Amino acid sequence: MTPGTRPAVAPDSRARLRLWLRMLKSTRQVEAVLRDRFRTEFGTTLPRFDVMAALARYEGGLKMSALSGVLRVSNGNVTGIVDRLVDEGHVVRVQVPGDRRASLVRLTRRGQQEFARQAEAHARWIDELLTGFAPDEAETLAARFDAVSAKEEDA
Amino acid sequence: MTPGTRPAVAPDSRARLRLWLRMLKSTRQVEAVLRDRFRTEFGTTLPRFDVMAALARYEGGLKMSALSGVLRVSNGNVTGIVDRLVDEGHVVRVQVPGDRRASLVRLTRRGQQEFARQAEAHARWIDELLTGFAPDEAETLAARFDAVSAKEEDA
DNA sequence: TTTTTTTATTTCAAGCAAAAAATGTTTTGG
DNA sequence: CCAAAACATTTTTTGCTTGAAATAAAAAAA
Repeated sequence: MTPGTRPAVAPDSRARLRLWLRMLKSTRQVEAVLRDRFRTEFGTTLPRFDVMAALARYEGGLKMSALSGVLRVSNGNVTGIVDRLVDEGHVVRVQVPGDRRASLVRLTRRGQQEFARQAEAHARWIDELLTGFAPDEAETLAARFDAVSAKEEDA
Repeated sequence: MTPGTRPAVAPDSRARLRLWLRMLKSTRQVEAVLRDRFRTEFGTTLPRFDVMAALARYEGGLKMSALSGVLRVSNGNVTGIVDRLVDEGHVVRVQVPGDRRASLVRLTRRGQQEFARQAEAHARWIDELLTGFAPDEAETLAARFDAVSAKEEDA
């Protein structure tokens, strides 16, 4: 693609590659701490928390396909996670009247209460782990990340 | 924990939480693209690439424990990944002379060549996915992320 | 109505991930 | 020397993840 004397990868790319490696490292570190705390403090996992968070935002419940759409994970993946949440009594599958294929997934009362506790802890943990960023810097940075997200929004 | 009229989570934490959600989203999006391209273009995976990248940096090879230390993944985890790389002929396990427990993992010649191709593509992909960040902005940002990493360095 | 297509979901296979237990091996302290 | 501790690695278990195939029901086309 880039022929001749110029190297295949432009020198500029080094900076972006460095940025990528750092943000990947940071993200993984934070995720590791979260995973550990969710496990020890609540006996749950990040994916289960994510599902409950999505359901908390949609009180009427979500269909499985909508759920995997919101979370941007594969269809078949959500099945297993929801199964476990059902076993735990945090979530129920409700048959959709007119459609025997679909079912709505909804938080139970217990699920709502449990999620509230977890969400509060989660916010505290993030605040602690990202103290390196001042609030206004965090705000600015958050906005800049849309530069990445927007690019792949359609994919 | 925080009683009375004040909310349990300080208002400042909202900015950090927002930042976390954005960077997590961005990171996952980029990872998803990388996963897909590694799969279709090279028939490999991100974890395998990570292992090969680590081995490329240490020409003398790495012991399993050193490898999992560098990559910061669990011990038992690396076993399976290296097994597959061995099957593919990209990596070999060399017995350490004085120690029948340990073995050095090293890239084969084929592994080195294959990694070079993959690394070049990887750098190009990152450069493409992060075009939203100007090179100097990327550099500044990368430095700021040490604020997170440094905090957990010891953990 | 019958066929075809689309939609909703689950199942399956392969692989990644952590934690914990198990298996050897080497080193160390009596 | 021998038991205990430390070390290197693998195995096991549980769960997440994707992509692809399989079911099944609903909607559209013929």
